[in-house]
Amino acid sequence: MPKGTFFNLPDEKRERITEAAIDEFAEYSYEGASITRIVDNANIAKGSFYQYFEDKKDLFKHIIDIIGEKKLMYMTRLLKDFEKLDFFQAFREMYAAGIKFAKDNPRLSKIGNSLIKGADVKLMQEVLGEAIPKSNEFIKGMLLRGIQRGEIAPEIDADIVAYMLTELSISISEYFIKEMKAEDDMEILELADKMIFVIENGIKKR
Amino acid sequence: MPKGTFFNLPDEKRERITEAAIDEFAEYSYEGASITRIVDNANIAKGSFYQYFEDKKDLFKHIIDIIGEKKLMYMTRLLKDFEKLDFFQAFREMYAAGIKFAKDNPRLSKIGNSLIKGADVKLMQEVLGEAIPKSNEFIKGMLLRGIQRGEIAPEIDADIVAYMLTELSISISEYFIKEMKAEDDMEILELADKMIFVIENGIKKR
DNA sequence: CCGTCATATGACTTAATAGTCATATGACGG
DNA sequence: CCGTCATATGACTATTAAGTCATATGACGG
Repeated sequence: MPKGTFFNLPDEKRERITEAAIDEFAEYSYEGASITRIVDNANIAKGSFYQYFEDKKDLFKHIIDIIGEKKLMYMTRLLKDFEKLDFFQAFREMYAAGIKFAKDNPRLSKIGNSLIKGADVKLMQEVLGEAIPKSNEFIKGMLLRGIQRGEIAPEIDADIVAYMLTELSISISEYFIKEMKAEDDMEILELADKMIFVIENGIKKR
Repeated sequence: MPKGTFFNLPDEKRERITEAAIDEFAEYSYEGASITRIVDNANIAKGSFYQYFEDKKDLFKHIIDIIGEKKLMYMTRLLKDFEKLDFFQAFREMYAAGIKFAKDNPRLSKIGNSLIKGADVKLMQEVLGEAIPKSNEFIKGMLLRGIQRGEIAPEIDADIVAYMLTELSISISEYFIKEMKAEDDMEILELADKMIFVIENGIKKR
């Protein structure tokens, strides 16, 4: 967690620092990010940085927290009437929300993805804590509920499929960031639908 | 490409260097890898390294070449009677070969995956060249052939599905490296079959 | 036995990094 | 107007990195 001084800062300055950090981590990932470049771009002194943060990891965790909060905002609306939807509707909504997040926040999305996909498993666990296992469990729960409701073929392996769905949700936002030039939502939602079409046929009960 | 001197080296020394480099890149990825550690572990002088290689990237490309050659060996046997197999058989064989490669060569697999998943797209293109697009085209070709043969539902989007299959093949070898303790082939092939089950239902013609 | 030439060496240079610290500033209460 | 205290600063340290280079070695042909 950042030190108290960081939160005492005038909003403008705090945001300048946050922006510079997001730029840096999005471009260079955690390892490659340079504190010196961040303070230069934020126009603060090196020493000031260490008045606000313990160290590089402290800053990074803070940025990851911001990402988590923002992503949650995209999901909460959806979580309210989650019970009403069948699995495939809910799943489509989840993907759509994830895609919208990636579209609106490409830098944040990039930081998150490169953390998850990165080689440094230790860093990931330290920074994300239980978020990944939890989200996997959540999807698995969705699948099991779908099976109980008779929407999903009971012979699937819920663990494997949950893993596949997580991986594909990451790759879809990556695909978006890499390929799409952010012109319109339509194209990317079509893309998601095409993926979901395959998944749906793959796991639905007949 | 390494300099001539590298290939003039006695086999034992050349292998010592190669091994040290593989260890290093597997543990730290390209960015984090240290030439100093490599030369220390290989027991050669820093200066000698630069008699053999232009620079760090030159070494890395060489290691990637080795990976490519080795992976090709796992695939060639299979490529011979590729025409005889239907799509799902061929696909299963491909996954199985990929898994076997990852099992036999976890360090090489790790290097390859972290390159592909890494943030540095420029590096990837420079080092892998056309390998990724080509492999994507190859899978797409398989899919289109499957459609012509009436094995695969014609309404799928071959581009998207090819992309999904590539992503999943990477995540399966990652899953293997992370989760499995390399005890037996069986478990991981079962895992692959469970994935393929979903994909097969997802895209086969009814 | 000598001279040559490919190879081997590690101290060195340059540049970048994260993090520190003595000092300066400036706002605000008394 | 002064003293205090949180904050601001950038030169500095210490470490590590990639890459260089003058010099040493040693094998081999004449």
